[in-house]
Amino acid sequence: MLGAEDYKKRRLAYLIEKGQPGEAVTAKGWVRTRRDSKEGFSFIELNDGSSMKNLQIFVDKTVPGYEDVVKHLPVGASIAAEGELKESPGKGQRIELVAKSITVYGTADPETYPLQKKRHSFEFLREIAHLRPRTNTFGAIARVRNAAAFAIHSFFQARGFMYVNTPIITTSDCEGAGHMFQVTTLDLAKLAQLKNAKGEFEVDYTQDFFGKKASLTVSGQLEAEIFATSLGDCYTFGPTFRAENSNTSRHLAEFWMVEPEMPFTDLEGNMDIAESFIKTVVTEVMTKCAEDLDFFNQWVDKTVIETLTSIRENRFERVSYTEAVDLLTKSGKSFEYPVSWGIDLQSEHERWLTEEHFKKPVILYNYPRTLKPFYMKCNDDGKTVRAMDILVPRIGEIIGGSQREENLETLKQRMAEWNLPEAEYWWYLELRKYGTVPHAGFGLGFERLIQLLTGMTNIRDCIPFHRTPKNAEF
RNA sequence: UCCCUGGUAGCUCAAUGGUAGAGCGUCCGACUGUUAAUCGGCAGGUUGUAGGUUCGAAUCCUACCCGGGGAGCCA
Repeated sequence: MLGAEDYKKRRLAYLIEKGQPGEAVTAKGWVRTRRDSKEGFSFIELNDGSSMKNLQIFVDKTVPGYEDVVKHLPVGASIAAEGELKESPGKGQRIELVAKSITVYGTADPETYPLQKKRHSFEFLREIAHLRPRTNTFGAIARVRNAAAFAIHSFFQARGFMYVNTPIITTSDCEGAGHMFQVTTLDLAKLAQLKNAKGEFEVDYTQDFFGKKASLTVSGQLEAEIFATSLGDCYTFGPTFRAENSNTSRHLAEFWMVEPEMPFTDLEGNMDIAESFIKTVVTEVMTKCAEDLDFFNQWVDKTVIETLTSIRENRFERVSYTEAVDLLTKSGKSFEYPVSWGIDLQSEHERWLTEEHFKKPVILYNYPRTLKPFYMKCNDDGKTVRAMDILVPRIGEIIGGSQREENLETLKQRMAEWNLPEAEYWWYLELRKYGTVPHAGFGLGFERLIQLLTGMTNIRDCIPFHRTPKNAEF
């Protein structure tokens, strides 16, 4: 049985960082490139995804199969190289593996293998999402995504938050966050026929799997509130589904969302934890994925590291919606959509605030109540709710949250304003009826965080397999 | 969903109504303790799909499909 360290030692990252000259090792991975010498030796760059760096394998003609196999190893072939680590006489790497034998697991026909040892466009790679993790960029994105996910759990676990799994399938019809994907076992072809035959047709959901209309969740918040008001600080981290026909570089139909929910916490406390949350995750990823970030900074976005450093080190600007409207109207800037109190801020307004005016993340709070969902706590002014959005340069809204309305009567009143049926939310209302407490929480779009961390401009490249309108390949 | 823009060789792109080209990659050869190596050569295309206009269409028109940028919706 292998111990934890033994597993790490099998990876090329370990050999490249910690391998010592003289060690006998076997390296396994995929060929990134091969360079031959007429003198009778070849260099193979081997990568197994554990690191940005490749391990250089030195193979000379005495290795069995050199002429027939090694000299024809194509990009993408999977091999094991057994031999001894030596200090590298060449530039660019500390050590290399001098091979005694090469085992080929699988070759990759260069006539048809789509990956070449040159840069490909992200759009092209998106069409071969089953192979793109083998590239530098997508390997790095995967490592950053992994490190960020781990950092998120660490952040909350270190603070005593409980990880809660909220349901993926929900029957509360109107969570208020956009169109939902319907889940059904009813035979749609039959339903369509019935409708044709009778003209008018109403679906009888009592015949459906759950006995009522069901959908994929658009948010775990309402359920997270149940746990927050019984077990204390908690968070969800799971998939979320929105059936909006959004075709942008910032939207996915299936994405991952982090939603902490905290009892005995007000809007201030919510902003405090959200800010330290982002800073901690950014710091953690900068530490653990330094090499990957250097790569992004060089090839993807020359300002990524600067941006992340600035996020880590500066206090987020906290501005009320009213103040923001004031700043925008006094900016002298002519916006396509004019600004006035009560309007929803447009992308151009958000960008002006984060990219031009403050040049750092901005927390906007106390929005007009007409703009925000029913569950957000009303301020005493009667006009605003205790909402807060965190906007970051380039991406826009990365976090949306609020203090929740804990007063039963006010909440009912708000639901009436939105024409929401109380019966559908009976359990949500009972949280206010029995032992209600002030509480707050927020939602973070995980892929938008990955965009921020990597500098990747399209969110479709920040999730292994993207689901967007007209696309559910792989 | 709306606006703009694009779809030509394996990849990235040229060719604005008149014989479809280049670079990179592949393959072959030369050269080198090499570094996305370098140099030479060969091969490689029913121009997204379906119609239309024209003597002639990659090029103009229509519809559709798909990509990119922006907007809305939001995370």
